[in-house]
Formats: sequence, structure tokens, C-alpha cells
Amino acid sequence: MEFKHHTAVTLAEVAEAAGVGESTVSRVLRNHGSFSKKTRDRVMEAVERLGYVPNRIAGTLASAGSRLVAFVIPSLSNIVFPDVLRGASSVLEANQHQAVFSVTDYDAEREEALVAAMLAWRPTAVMLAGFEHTEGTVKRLRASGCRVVEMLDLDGTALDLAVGLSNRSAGRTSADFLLKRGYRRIGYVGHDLDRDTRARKRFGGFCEALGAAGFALVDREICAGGSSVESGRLGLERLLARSSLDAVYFSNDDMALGGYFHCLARGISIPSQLAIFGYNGLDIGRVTPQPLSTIRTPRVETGRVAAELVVTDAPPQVVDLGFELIEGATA
Amino acid sequence: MEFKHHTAVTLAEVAEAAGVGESTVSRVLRNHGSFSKKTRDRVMEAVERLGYVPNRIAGTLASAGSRLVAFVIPSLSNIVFPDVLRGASSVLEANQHQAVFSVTDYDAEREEALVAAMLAWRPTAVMLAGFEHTEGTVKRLRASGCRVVEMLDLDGTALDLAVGLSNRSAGRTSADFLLKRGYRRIGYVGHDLDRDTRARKRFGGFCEALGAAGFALVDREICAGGSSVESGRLGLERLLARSSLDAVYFSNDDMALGGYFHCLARGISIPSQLAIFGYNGLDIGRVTPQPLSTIRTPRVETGRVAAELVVTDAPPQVVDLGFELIEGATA
DNA sequence: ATGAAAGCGCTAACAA
DNA sequence: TTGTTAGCGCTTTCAT
Repeated sequence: MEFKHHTAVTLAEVAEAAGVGESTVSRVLRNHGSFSKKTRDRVMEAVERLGYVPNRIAGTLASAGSRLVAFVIPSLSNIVFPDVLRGASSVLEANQHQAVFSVTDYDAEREEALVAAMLAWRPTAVMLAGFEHTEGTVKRLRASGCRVVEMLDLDGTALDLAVGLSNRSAGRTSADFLLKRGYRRIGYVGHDLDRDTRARKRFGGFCEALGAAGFALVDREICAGGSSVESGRLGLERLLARSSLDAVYFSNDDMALGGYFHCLARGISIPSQLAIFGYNGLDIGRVTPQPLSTIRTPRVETGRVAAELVVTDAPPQVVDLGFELIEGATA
Repeated sequence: MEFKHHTAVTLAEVAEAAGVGESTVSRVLRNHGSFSKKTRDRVMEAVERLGYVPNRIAGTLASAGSRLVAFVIPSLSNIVFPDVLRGASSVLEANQHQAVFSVTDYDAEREEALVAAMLAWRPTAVMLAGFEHTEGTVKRLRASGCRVVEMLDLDGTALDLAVGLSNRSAGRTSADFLLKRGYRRIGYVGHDLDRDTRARKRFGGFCEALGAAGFALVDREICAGGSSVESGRLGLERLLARSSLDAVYFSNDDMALGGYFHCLARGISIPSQLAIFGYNGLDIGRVTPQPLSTIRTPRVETGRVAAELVVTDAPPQVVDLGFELIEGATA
């Protein structure tokens, strides 16, 4: 396949072809200002004939905002962030905005570098996960004057806009549920808490609620290598090898599913021998032989609301989307 | 939180502050052309002091490529496309490119509209799924002169670059495997084949291989509402209600997992009573009590290779990344 | 209703 | 090694 290296058609060429001025073409294309129907038709005909595609790079430079929204997210491996992007994407596309993204891999330094790179595109807004950023990130964001949305967390101070839920509260709710159900020897299986600050907050809330009720976590297993179904399965195996427990709280549904599979494979009956509790409320947890007990988080809606706030240029605010306890059958 | 509406610092201001010309600042910043160490230090000092962030909108307009790579993908619900984005994202970030994306929801008309919107940003490349596009999409892409990468399919004619695997061949391999294992009464549970052309090609290859061996598909169930674990579970239930089968081929692992859960819940023993076969080789299938029999696809690598071809401006070519049969224990 | 012209912030010759 | 200047393709006054 051969590509001719012809420079793209410009607005000036369209104007020439239509026999009108450049500004007239611009007005017609943006349907802004006044022009006669006849002029409109001639312009549109020329646009069609030449296959003109407006250059938004030039348009943005000449006028106001870029209508580019930058997502700087921790990961794409877990379905959580794709879900957020999905919610945002539909709103952005409907409002002629474009989503740009990059992945930090839960590294705050990397987040700073990526935010800096994003700001060079003069985005309308930068969407981040959570409240924990480096000083440099905050400084650059502030200086940029662009909107900032911190998503999926509410435990902290927002820079501008925040949309999500309280992870601490979700952790507490989880603990209260397990205690109410009568579980007492409770353990935890999670992934790297240093990097995933939201998982850390859930764990904090969970332990806090146990403590408030006069109990304490019996044991915990932190899996290296991030969150995954496999980590969850191996983590639970290691935990059970050394502690006798009647319930385990997992850092999320992926990990919990791994634990669930471990029990199925070993013939550990759920929940009578061991209860399992997750976080996120993934669809798959509704379809397992026993529905997973977990907390459903508003991931798609977080993306949607975040995007709406941005396209409507809403004033600074914090939107609590809450979460929902799913009793399920594993606890 | 209050944002001062100060216009961002420009290169001209930096030049002024550093007491040098604009082009000198430009050279220093891009480390291109020559300048003295002393000049460099003065410029960098001014950049730091003023908090200057280069404007890539202006830079792109003034010079060559945008270093923007546009992904127009069918979906974000299935982990397949996030995996591709993940593979691409690491390469792009390492090469100072940015990823822009939008979601077609498996709609070719929508793809055309989104491609058109993307082209307005004069991207370095447009990354698409598969070979089936509207005429308008092809025309616009050709006219744009930008690179095009069609991903995750090889059964068809590439516009420019193509990276992925043959779905038809994957379907054939799946059928051959089931036949070799001795299964004869084989059914299919899939999602909307009209929109997901790659799933359709797999199904085509599967039936073709059955036919070549003198057999035929006994029954099939097409689930409305797209691919999901739940669809797979319900689809298998409906299929088994009307046909006696010894093996079922699913359109992908999500669907197959649903089928697997159905069997677990109903006490249908796998694979003796019913064999299950999927597609994708998701990690979760390695951790279920019985590992899922499936085909592993190079999703992350597809993204990685696609991005590498683009950043190196490779000549038009087709890269077959192949696939791997995972025997598993469900067939 | 329409056109001319001045930028938007940068890069890339071209001079000096 | 450094500065000057002419665009890049568009939007936006401001005239007409």
C-alpha cells in the first residue's frame, strides 16, 4: 500500500475553491456567526469535494480550550480503570472532547512525569486516581490552571473536583458486616498497600472497625506482585497454612475470586468453614456458583460524573457516589 | 480551591527572562542545534523559575508530527482492549507519544465518526481493531496520509500495518483439538456475531474444521447483549436445555467461564459430562479449580508491537504474533 | 453577510 | 553560537 505524501487540505484551500474568504468557511464549519444559505452550500460542497478535515491543532492554538481530557491512571490490568474510562468516554465523545491517557503503574513519581507531559497538551482537565500525589504534581497542576478531578477516593483534601467513594468507610462497612455475621477469627489477603493507597485506606477502615468492636485482625498476607486472581489464591493458601480463620477480607474481588477458587479446589466449604469478602462488585462475582459477598463500587458512574463535571465546567466540589454492600453467599 | 486565571507562561517570556532569543530557548529545550553551556544554564534557570511548560499544540503546528496515537477500539468492557492499550501505552510513553482513544461499541458507523474526529488531531497513527471498516472510514484514513494499524486480526487485507493473529485459524485449531479429544456432539455459545467480526471468523474457522473432518455443529446459542460471564452461563443453560452435547465452544473465555460456573453449580462434571473450550487465555482461567482449555492470544504484545511499528515508522507489513493452545483441564 | 488581517506559541530556515 | 523572521492553519476582531 502506497501513501502519497500530500499535505492535508487546509481551510484556505477550501475558501479558495468555494470562492469565499477564510473566515466565512470557519463560520460555516462551526455554525457560528452569520452567512447566507447559498454561501453555506458552496462551502459545504467544497469541503466534501476536497475531503477537508479541520485541523484541531491549529484551531486550538487560535482559540480557547483543547477539549482534550487527560487521564493519568494507575493501571489498565484491573478492570476498575477501564470501567472508569468507559464511563467517561461516552460523555466525552458526546461532547466533542477527546480522552488522552497514560499509566502510572501506581508510581507517584511516574505520575508526576506523566502529568507534566499531559499538561503540554493544555488539556481541559486532568483526571487522576486518589488524593496522594507528589508535591511536584500538585504544583504543576495548580500552576496549569486546568481543571483537576481526583477519582475513586474521598478520604483526603480535594485539589478541585473529586468524585468517588470513601474507601475507609467501605472498609469499615465490610468489617461491620463480617462481625454482624458472627465471624471472629478474621484475616486479610491483599496486594501491595504502599502503592495502592485506596486499598490501604480500606484496610485501615476495616481494622479500625474491628478494633472499635473489641476485636483485632488475626493475621494478614500481603502478596508481592500486585493484585490478581492468582495472587489471591496463593495468598489465601499461605495464610491458611499458618492461621486458623473463619473469614478472610480481600483487597478486592480479583483477589477474593482467587481465594474462592482455592476453597473450591480444596473442598473448603463456603461460608461455613471459611467466609470470603471482596471489594468492587465485579459482574463475575454475581455469576459464580455462590455469589461473592462484596461491596459494589460506582466505577463507570465515577467516570461518567467526572466527565460531566468537566464538560459543564462545574464549580469545585466533592461528589460522593457511595457504595453498596452485596451480601452474596460467600459470607 | 481558587484558580487564578493567568495565561500560561510562554517561550517568549522565558527568552525574555533569560535574556536570549526565542529560538535559543527552543533549541535548549529540545536539545537540538548548538548553544553554550552557559546559555543552557540561564535558560533552564528561567524555565524553572517561571514554571514554564512547553505548549505542544503550538509546537506541533509549527513543526512535524503530533506524536499523538489514536486508538479507536470496540470496547473497554472486555479486558482484551485494555490489554492492548496497556501494551501500547508503555512503548508510547517511553517514546514521548501520547495515546488518545475512543470507543465504537462494535459499531462500524460509529467507528467512522470517531476516526474522523481523531484525524482532526493529525495523529501519527490510527490504531483500529480488525479489517472490517466502512468505505468512509477507509477513504478518510487513506486521505489522511497517517499510519494505520489494524490489530487482532489477520484474515483480510491490511490497509497499511497489521498486527495480531488469524482468528479463523484459531477457530480451526480449537475444533481440531476437540475432535482429537474425541468429542463429537459439539455446540457453540457466543455473543453477537454480526458486530464482533473476529468472533465470527473464529466461529467460521471452527465450523469449517468440523466440516472438513466430516462433522457438524450440533447446536448453537447466540446471546443478545454482548459478551459476559453471565451471558455465557445463561447461554449454556439454554443450550443444554434443548440439546444433548459433549462439548461446547465459547466465543471467548468470559463466556466460557460463565459456562464453567453453570456446570459447577449444576454438578455437571467437567470434562467427562461436558467439555468447555474458550478463547483468549485470560489469567483467571489458569486459576479456576480446573484450568480452562482455551487459546492464548497475544493481546499485550499486539499493543506493544503495534506501538513499536508506529514509533519507528516501519514500512507497511503484516505481523503474525500467533496464538497458543492451552490444553487446560476443561476439555 | 462577508473579507482582511492580526495573532495563538512555537519551530525552522537563514543571517549574523 | 545566537537572534531575526516567516510561517504552521486556524479563530477572531473589526471593517465594510
